[in-house]
Amino acid sequence: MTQFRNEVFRSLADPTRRAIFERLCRDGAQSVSTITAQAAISQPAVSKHLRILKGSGLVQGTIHGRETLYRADVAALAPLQGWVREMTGFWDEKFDKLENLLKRMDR
Amino acid sequence: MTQFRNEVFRSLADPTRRAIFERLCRDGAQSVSTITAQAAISQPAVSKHLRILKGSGLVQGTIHGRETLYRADVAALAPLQGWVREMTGFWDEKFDKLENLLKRMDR
DNA sequence: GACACCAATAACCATTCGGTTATATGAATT
DNA sequence: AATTCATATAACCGAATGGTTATTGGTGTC
Repeated sequence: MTQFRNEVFRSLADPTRRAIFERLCRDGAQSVSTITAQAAISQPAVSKHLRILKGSGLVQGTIHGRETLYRADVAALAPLQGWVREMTGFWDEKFDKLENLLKRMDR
Repeated sequence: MTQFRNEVFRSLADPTRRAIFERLCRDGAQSVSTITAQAAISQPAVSKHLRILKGSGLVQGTIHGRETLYRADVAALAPLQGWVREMTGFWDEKFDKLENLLKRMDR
């Protein structure tokens, strides 16, 4: 699970990849050609990005006849969200410690 | 604000940089040499990473005498968190639509 | 004032990355 | 069966990335 975390971060680092993922989130499943039509890059480039997104679990594709439909899997964002919570958690913890210290100084 | 989003994602894509940020979140402000001591890379490499983290607002440094203390700024994670919420929001929205459709079909 | 220490920058290098074009594979269409 | 369409893969290329060592610029210390 924590192994995927790195893949997720890496996948989302590229704006083009984020744009593809966003679109799949917003508009639901789409074929490669449909995605390519709005991406301003070539079809092979899109396929490459999809492969990477798939590798991190952010996207999954199902074959329908001669076209493949890709859909976003928002559950794959969990490691990222978890990490953010962890980081802010550390911060709150420190804040609590400070508060505690101030209380003790008060007495 | 949405300009920083890309920088934040890019910054956090590198595991070394995430590790540095994590440490600063967990243990509070630290000097460059202290960070370097635990990073398994050279001091200039650490300085480079800190520069990038600073560029995305994730970190800020204050000079104390001859050493510079860097601290994490968890508030800079907001764009990231916001984006995640937006994405999951799209998903919920679709779910609502489906629910709505089912309701209408029910009558 | 000479010297050691801390951090930043410069110059360089190997690897990775994001893109391209060309090609292969397989499913629909005719 | 031949052809066209949809996607994936291969081979390649320039730019960006993450690291290194060497050096510089300040700030304490002796």
